[in-house]
Amino acid sequence: MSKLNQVSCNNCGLDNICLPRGLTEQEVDSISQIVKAKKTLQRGEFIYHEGDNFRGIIAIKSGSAKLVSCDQHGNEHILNILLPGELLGFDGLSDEKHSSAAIALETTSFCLLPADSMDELFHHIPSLTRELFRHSGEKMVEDKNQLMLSKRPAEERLAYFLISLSDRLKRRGFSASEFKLSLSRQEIGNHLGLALETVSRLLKKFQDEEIILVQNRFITITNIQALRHLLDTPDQD
Amino acid sequence: MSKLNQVSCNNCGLDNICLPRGLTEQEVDSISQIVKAKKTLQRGEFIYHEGDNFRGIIAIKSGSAKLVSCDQHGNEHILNILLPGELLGFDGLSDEKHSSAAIALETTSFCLLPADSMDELFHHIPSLTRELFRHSGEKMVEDKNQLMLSKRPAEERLAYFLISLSDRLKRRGFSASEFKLSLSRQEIGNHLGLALETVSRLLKKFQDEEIILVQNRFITITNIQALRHLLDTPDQD
DNA sequence: CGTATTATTGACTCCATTCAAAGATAGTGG
DNA sequence: CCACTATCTTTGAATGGAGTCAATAATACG
Repeated sequence: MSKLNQVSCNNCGLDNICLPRGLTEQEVDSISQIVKAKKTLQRGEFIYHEGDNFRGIIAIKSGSAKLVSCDQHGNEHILNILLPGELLGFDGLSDEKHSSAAIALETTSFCLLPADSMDELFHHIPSLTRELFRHSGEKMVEDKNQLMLSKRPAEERLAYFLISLSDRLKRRGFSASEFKLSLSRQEIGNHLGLALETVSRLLKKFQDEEIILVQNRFITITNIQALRHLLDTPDQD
Repeated sequence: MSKLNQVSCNNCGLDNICLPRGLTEQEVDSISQIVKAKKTLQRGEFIYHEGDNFRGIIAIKSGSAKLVSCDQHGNEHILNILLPGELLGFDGLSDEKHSSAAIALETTSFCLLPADSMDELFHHIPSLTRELFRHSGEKMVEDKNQLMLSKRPAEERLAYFLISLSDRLKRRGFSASEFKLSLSRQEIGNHLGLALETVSRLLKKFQDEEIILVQNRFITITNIQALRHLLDTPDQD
């Protein structure tokens, strides 16, 4: 292992964002020594494939990725989008095999907390265990929201998608109001369970309502309140 | 703590089904000493409420339960159904608060692995940690399937629902072909994102096609192959 | 036995998909 | 630098699957 590959969770810009939150400096050091150096991939390259052996928990350092899984009909589903500072790989925890693929959406670098060191880490840093469970639980809450969303009309799904991206980017220090989608309309539609035409029409609609500004894949949110309002208006029964 | 409340994971009929899978006898003993006695609830009673403090991981010993969460519009969503031997409570792992409620669907008894003993258990039984992560991962795989399913037509959703129940009941030693739904058409519809009328019509349709037999809430699967076939037929593109 | 809840069934409506065609954008090589 | 192609996006019109509304039927319950 060359020093070039060495990465430290201490001096990483994502400090306090991915794993180390709430751990002592000493504990973060132990993790730093175990976390594998970051790798960089280009758009379309696989972080792991469906069926791959679980190699550990992965943290996105820069770029973004999508989690993709095939159903029994052979259709691909984009389950999730991962942004900088976010963790993935939990889909391999249950049976040591990944049940979905992770694919870079743009030039993307990431770190790895190797699976074979996890048992030992759990032993030495009990609080890390809780921390990982916490992340695991957060993923489940996200899945829960996604699931509830899937029963809602198209407009809300897209609104939620944009707000979610905005919130998560903000948390990582990026602009909450301006960002580039690294997904095509096709991919957004796939993720939200909508036809690509519907995505296109709705983006247009939001723009006409002066909620957002669309320039190709660049989105500017001009009225986040209006966008949020779409999500908490009671249904008329 | 009276002896009446004492429960042992060793002599429990669910042995090797809920937590203990893959642990040594000694380790199971340690868990037995910590797992809190089972409680029994009647239909409609809450195992925990949305927003409750996380008290630990719960195992259903008998009966069944539903996980329910409210969205921002105030609509309830049935996220999941829990059968005997299955674990719940993972939705409280992330921030110590449950993000959904667990409600008994019939007379139901359950055990509790208390949260405050978890850190110590993790320390003493590292393999338990992996075991819990494994369960956690399984829940995520289920959520993933549910999410992919939500993009599929009504017929498939109901077919999957019936097959899932059948498979899970079989795994716990119950009949895979005959069972009683402890859910109303309304609840099934809510869970699957369908109108209750659609559920009713589809159950009728499956019965007309001689795939199942419906007598009120009792279901008999007469042609499980035909049911499974609905899930793995490629879409005609 | 009567009442309340739950389930079935039919008719109509609507949201989102599908089909289709034109327009925009990005990438490539001459 | 521009033409050329492939890919992606927009927009319109028609279709359809599932929802809603409404009325009746069956079941559970006190």
